[in-house]
Amino acid sequence: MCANPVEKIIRFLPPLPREFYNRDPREVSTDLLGKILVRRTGRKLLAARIVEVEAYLGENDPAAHSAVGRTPRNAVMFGPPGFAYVYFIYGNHYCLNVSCLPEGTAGAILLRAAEPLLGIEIMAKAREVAIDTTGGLRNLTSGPGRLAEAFGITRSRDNGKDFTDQKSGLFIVDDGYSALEIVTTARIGITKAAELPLRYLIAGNPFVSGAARLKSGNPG
DNA sequence: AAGCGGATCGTCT
DNA sequence: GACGATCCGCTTG
Repeated sequence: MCANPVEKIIRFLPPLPREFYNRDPREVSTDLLGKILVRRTGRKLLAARIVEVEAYLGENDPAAHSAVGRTPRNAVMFGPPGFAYVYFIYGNHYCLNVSCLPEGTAGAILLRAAEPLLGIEIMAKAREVAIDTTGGLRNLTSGPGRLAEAFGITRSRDNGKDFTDQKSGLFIVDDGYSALEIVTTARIGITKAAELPLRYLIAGNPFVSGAARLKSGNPG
């Protein structure tokens, strides 16, 4: 085992610290691109490089779940920075966020897409549906619902987990990779404040969700 | 290759 | 009782 050199590196990297998340969601968003989301359950290790996120600014952001004020559902976003906010959407999917800003101030980053690095077999098994029908690996984690499913994220298991605590088994690490070019666009799937450029992605990365089509010359 | 609509249920009014 | 920070499959070009 451990034939994968990437695994040796990732296994010993520490979680990003609390201060990393204790900032404006827009700053955290740009810095999260290129970082690695890690999920540890027992001996199993999942890892994927984050290539697309969205910032949700808090009570003054009409598109954010926190816009309605604190409720049992969104309470994590009003707590301290660096905790998992997981919600269930459209009767089908979970989505994974990280809380930002100090306790009492809402804010979060939605993790929308990533490039699988470790545990690809496990991710494929968790996704199960239609792995080979369209995009191969791209099908695993390109989109917030897919990413959550590939990582086995559910609200009951993961909502409120501490991203800075290694024992939570869910955290983000920095392997020194830096995103070459960051593009901002409007956020996806919202109706309010839909014009704000709060979606961040790595330019040209094939694992970005949605209209990240490859240019003409797209091979077979 | 791109656009449309159904599925499905927790959360808040 | 309505709607949503989505995904998938089917249809059309």
